[in-house]
Amino acid sequence: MTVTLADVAARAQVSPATVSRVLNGNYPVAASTRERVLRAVDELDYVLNGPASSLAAATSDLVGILVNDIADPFFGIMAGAIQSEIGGPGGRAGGERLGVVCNTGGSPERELTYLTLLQRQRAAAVVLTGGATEAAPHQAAMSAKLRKLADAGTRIVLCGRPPAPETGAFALTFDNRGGGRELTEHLIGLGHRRLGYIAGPEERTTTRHRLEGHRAALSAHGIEEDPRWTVHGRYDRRSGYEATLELLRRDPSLTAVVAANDSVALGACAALRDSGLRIPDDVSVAGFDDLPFSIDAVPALTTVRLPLAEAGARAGRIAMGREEPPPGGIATVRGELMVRGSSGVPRG
Amino acid sequence: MTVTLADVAARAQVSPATVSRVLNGNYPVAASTRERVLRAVDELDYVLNGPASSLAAATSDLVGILVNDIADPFFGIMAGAIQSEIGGPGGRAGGERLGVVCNTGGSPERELTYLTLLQRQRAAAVVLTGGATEAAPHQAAMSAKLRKLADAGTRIVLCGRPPAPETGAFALTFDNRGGGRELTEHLIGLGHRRLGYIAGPEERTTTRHRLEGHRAALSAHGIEEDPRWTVHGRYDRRSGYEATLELLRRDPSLTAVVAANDSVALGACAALRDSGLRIPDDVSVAGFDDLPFSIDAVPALTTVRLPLAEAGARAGRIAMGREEPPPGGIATVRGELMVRGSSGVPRG
DNA sequence: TCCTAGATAGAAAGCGCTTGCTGTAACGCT
DNA sequence: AGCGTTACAGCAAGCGCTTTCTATCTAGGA
Repeated sequence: MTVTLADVAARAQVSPATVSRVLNGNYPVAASTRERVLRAVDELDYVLNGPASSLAAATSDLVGILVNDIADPFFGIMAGAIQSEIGGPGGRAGGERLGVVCNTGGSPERELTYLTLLQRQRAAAVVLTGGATEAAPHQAAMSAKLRKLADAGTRIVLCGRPPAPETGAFALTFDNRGGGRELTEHLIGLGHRRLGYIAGPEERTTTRHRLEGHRAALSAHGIEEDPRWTVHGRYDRRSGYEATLELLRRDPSLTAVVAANDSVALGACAALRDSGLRIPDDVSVAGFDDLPFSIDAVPALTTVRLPLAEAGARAGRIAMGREEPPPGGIATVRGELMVRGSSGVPRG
Repeated sequence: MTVTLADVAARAQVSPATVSRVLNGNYPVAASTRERVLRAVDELDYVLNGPASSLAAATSDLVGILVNDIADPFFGIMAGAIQSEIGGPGGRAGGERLGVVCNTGGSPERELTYLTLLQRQRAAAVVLTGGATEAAPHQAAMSAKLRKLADAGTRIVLCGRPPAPETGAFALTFDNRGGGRELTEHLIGLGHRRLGYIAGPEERTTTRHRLEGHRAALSAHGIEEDPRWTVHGRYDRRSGYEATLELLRRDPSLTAVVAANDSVALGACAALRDSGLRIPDDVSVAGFDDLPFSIDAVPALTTVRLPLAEAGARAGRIAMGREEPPPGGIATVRGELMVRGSSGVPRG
């Protein structure tokens, strides 16, 4: 039924070994023979059996990309950039690799399970994007799993995620702390003294780092933070909306709201508007990431731009071994403060 | 070095066959034996060799999801919904399948290459999302490829894409034409008579169908379309911005701009604002898809809501054989007109 | 002209798993 | 007590490819 290597060999009047060598191009084959084989491949419409090939060669051409939320452009942009470097179809890369993105939905268990599945497939490389979960048991499990993958020859790259010591993983880490600090300092510089903060889910590195940056800025300027000023939520618009209403309820005198990311900031803007407050006249708003839609908010969002595409591309290249890993295996990627219309001097 | 089935068998004092059966759970194994095997698996930290398993069983647990642009939430939302039904980790599904999304970037060649790669891997199913390219050669190539995949036992589902006759593919098609028509009729009903249209890339089914719906509405109301009123572009914000400026240049008397999708509409809004025009007082704007950010535009975007998540979930279930395919293999998914602030009665 | 090295091609041994078929023991029935 | 079942477990034959080792042939070199 299905065409096999042997069929091609028969048709080309050569041995299966020769066909394999032509297809893999890692062994000298006479030009005339090669051509004959290629013609047979074409005529029979032969498609290599991936599993058989992977089994025999003990390697596969699968590269996994793990993301927390595929519906979020934050991850979509990174994943797209990574995948384009993985090569896959049309990529710049040589070997045709299958770059596949796996959606963990932010669940630690799914993250682990996907890793196992990729381990099963003997993936050539794995890129993990975005923040990690900080719960100790999960971190330990992840470390063990990553180490095992690395031992099996899978190259591991972390993109926008803190380093995982002793796992053999390369890391391109976003400077979330620095970005958060810069953002809040900008607001403080404008004169704000009462700033609400809508954080992401707890136990996430991204959440913690951005919040730490925010607090560092506050304390550096002698502003004592009121515990009521921080609310945790998910990384989505809805959460931003609700959290903002909560902040307003807790302390109506806030003059600025800093959001965990741009989607949350959008929700915050909506909540403020629905509460009859003007942006930035009554309350300034700031986001994080600078996703494409952020500039279309009205007023445009003040935020921290993260070079998602660049970082993703670099991570992809490192995963493919086409770029030197950073010295020490770790590199920090900085964000850039984008001051736009949503932040202004506080009223009064 | 690596642990194999045989190692587990030895440790559990059973034959490899038994271990395999315990792991696959498709053959009676005594409870005590099963437990012993499972313990051995655990102690040795055994991970199944995917390729070997796929080769022997002549099937794999890979399910491919093809998207045109992974950075676009339109696809991200569908992909996420599909993947969650594919099961994979944490999904409701039983068998652990690896749902992987492949980013074609809208390139026909990449689409084909990904399909070949998935064919190589003997994918269990493939879901293709979003509009298709209409160039005849490519369509023929796609048909042939899909048919071949289907023949090899891969289940094919099209989600948000027109049916592919005689390929054995199931289709969940979006009623882009109907949605486009309804949207434009809404604007006409408000009194608009001069409507600009920003279409997507040419040779795309989605582009053509939405545009046809728009034109059907116009002619149904006796409005003769001026060729200057249509501009083609990409499905992104930037394109919407530029196209809007172009439309304004061609005919400043337009009172409404209909965009190919919400991102384009956002760009259109920005262009209008930058041109000193108010929305909807001077010009009404309408989008398509109703992505999450659309409600946050100011004013909120009038658009056609497509049930992306629902359609994706259903496509995923069909791909997994957990839901009956629609009768005739084809189902049409309708959109819902969402009237919001960006559309109003024309000035004067 | 004979010998050796270089260049290709083939034979065959797996890679690690699945599964049809073959035992074998325990069970229920008459 | 004897026999047909039923319930498990094992054997062994591949699945389709890669790769090491060996064989063959041709081109130089002495």
